Amino acid sequence: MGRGALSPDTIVDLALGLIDEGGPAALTLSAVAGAAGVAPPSLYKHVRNLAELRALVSARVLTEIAEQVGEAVLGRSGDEAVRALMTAWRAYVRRHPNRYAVLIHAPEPQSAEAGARLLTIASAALRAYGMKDSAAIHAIRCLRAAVHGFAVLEAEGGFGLPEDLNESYDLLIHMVIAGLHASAAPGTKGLP
Amino acid sequence: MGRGALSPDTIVDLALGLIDEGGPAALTLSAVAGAAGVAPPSLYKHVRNLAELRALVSARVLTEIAEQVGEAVLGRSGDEAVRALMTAWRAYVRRHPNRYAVLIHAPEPQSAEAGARLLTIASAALRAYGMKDSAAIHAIRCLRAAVHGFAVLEAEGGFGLPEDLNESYDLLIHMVIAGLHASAAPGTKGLP
DNA sequence: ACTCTTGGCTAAAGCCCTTAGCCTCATGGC
DNA sequence: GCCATGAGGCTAAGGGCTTTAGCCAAGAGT
Repeated sequence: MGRGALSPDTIVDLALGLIDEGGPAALTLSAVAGAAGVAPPSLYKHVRNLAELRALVSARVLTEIAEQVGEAVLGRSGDEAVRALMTAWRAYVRRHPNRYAVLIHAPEPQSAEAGARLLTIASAALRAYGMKDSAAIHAIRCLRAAVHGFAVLEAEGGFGLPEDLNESYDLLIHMVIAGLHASAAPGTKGLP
Repeated sequence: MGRGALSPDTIVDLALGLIDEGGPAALTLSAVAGAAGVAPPSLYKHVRNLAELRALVSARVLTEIAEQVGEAVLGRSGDEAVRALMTAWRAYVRRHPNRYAVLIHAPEPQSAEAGARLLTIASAALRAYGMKDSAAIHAIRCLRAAVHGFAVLEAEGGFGLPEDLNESYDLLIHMVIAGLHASAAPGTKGLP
């Protein structure tokens, strides 16, 4: 890699590669430096420290999720939107299980934008249920909790039994949708 | 601490103390040794290595959760049991937020027993919905995903907005219960 | 052509885990 | 009562990681 070819962005690229094969523990500055063909201290010219690199990686992952989920939800509404959102989210996690384990949830500036974007997407998906303001926020939190919980458990191999996970997730999607209907503003349906 | 006062159990106790104040990153063999008044290598007489200590801690936390959840569910059934289960689970996580972050989900022998116990408890709680075999397993997975997702996000401070978290969790409980009814065997109610 | 910033380097300190090998006490059999 | 034995401590040491300090070269701009 020629001089000056290194940037925070390319460093995050390399970091994601290491995480994909080797899990979260494989993300070390030494390893990233090795992959970049550079001595470890050189990385400090581009990144403050390991914690910041983790935050940057986290932000990148969240951004990718937001992209894919946003694309999936585009043009749908109501139940269909919820299904698309949940399906796309899980699809990302299945494609990159290790990445999901490095996500940091504590509010950091780096990920704020991606988080806000996801919030917007989810809000749009739930609009058809006619919830307003805080009702929508509570509903989005529940949606997020369900998706996140399933994703974490699946990514970390927490489901031991042989039962088909797709069926379980289908059920979860149905449960969420049923729950949204049950708590939606009266007189609204999932598909207006 | 007198000679021979150290055992895997007391080491896990000390480890939990460190985690409670200081987060998951505070769990190091050096720190545990310091808390035990012992040189770090001495710990290896009781514990194979850091990975095993983590597994032991994880098993202990899971066992405590199983105890508290089991106690809460005792004597209830149907919707009430589900509500009690979810409430007790979250209560534990709120009491010890840092502990929840050290949980390992990959199947390890240490935690298998506690996991099986929790599965039994959940199965009993869902019995009133009249699901059998794999239907029950899928339902339990959804319940677990919802609880776990909310717990993780709350413990890690993932919910940024000021809206009341108790309300959100109430909604989640209602959503789960609604979903269980929607997917329950026909002709059954939450409270038989 | 000269300068100055940028981005690399080596050296080194400090923390952590882990292994190896020793020593000391308490216990149990004789 | 005595000694062997093993459990449970210890120090020493190695290797990996992060991070700081300080140096040096390459290249862009004037």
